[in-house]
Amino acid sequence: MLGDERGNMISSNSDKKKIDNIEDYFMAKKEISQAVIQRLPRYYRYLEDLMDQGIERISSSELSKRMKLTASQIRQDLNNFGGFGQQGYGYNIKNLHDEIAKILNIDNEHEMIIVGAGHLGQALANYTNFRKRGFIVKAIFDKDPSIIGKKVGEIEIQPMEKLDEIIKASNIKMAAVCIPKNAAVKVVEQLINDGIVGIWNFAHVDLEVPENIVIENVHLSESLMRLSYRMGESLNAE
Amino acid sequence: MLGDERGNMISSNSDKKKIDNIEDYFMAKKEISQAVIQRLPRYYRYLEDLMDQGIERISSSELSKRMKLTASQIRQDLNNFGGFGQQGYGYNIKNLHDEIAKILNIDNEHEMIIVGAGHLGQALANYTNFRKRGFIVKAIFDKDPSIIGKKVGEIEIQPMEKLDEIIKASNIKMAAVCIPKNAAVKVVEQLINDGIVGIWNFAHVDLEVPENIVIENVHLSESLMRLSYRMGESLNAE
DNA sequence: TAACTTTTGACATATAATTAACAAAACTGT
DNA sequence: ACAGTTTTGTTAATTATATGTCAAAAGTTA
Repeated sequence: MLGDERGNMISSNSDKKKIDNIEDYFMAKKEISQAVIQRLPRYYRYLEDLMDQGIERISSSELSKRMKLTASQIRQDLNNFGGFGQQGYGYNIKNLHDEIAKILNIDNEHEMIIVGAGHLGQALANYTNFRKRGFIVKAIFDKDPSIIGKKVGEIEIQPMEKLDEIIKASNIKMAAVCIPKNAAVKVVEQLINDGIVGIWNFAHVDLEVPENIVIENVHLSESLMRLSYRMGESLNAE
Repeated sequence: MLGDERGNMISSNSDKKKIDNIEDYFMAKKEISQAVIQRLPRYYRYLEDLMDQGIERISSSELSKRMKLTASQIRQDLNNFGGFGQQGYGYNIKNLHDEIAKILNIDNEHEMIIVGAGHLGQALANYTNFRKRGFIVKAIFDKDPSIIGKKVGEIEIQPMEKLDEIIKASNIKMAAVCIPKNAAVKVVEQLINDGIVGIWNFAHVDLEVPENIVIENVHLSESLMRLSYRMGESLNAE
């Protein structure tokens, strides 16, 4: 029968692919394509929704209908990281959810800072969903003296002068950058010197960083232009 | 000699590819790949920067170095839409910039509304860069009575009850949705009924819409998870 | 103006991503 | 326990995307 043992059964049913710890993924050096990484968080979101609905298991084919993907793609994507499913049964949702959390590195907490306490910086600081995923905003910085000391949620806006000190005194590895592009270039250099490894960049610029630094860009105005393009396309297609 | 005539020369030097108006792109039915659409706004941004620097012309090879793409890819991407370059010369930056603006459908103004006046909605309403691209926020809505009537920049927060009325009385075709996912599903239905064609969706849900409706998703928490994934990958790769 | 250089646009090739197919494993119902 | 069903993980085929190549066009220089 199926039950609590499910997780164990899955992890032991495929010797070649057995994964004892997360580092094995990377040891194997099997390059994961950008397209797969792009989809991973979406799987996570769907699995979370399924859990909330109290559903216990799902087949790749059923999931493919909901996500508007092919079942084949789902199976291939997941098999990049291990054999999480079981023939004749499908995937245990809770188990797969937890596995993807490990893969995404969100099975533990991440402290982060926000540089720029404009509207966007404040919006991020207040985003309760992030906390739910384990991302904890430890500090928010701005250069504008008129807002320094004000509170955003539970944290106080700090002057830029305190940036180095606060990062170095902590174990913070992640920073969201919400300042204009010219300022961003210099601040990012500073962040990297202070030990920041991952940068969530909202500035309209492609940052040049060393190889070991990770940048995730959110170019909102580019997103808006894509919407505009598709609207034009759609209107002209009639 | 090169000069003001450049634009004319370019548009007349390739009969087969000559494009008299924007609808020809779509008439031709030549399917543009998602990958190209993804890159288009980035080209636009780089061209804008080049213009600001006072540079007049650029070759695909020089642009490829700056953008970290191959020259071949740039030429192929652009040739989806027309022959904007000239042998031995390259691309005229101002001309190409304007052409891409037409392609992206940002050569004219777009009125838009924002649904949800939380931190994110307000951040978008205050984003001066959008106005620069021709996107004009005409109204912002919220259901919270305590903030209705307050001003965000120059516009007043309206109650949700006014949504239908305001959209229908205008020519607004675009809406940014910045409300929780459950509310979003219903509101989007309403927006579509009111005549909205393009939806910039910030809610953590994949919206089901008719074929002629365009959705551009900005799933911030997915973006953050991708950052987290890559940081884990980077740390484990040493 | 003629020789030489640059650079595009088009096409051909190579690489990557997606989809299809199917044997083997595990489940289900009797 | 057995027959039939489901569904995975894997490999093969297909499709899509990116890169390399080159003739022809236009620029540049002497």
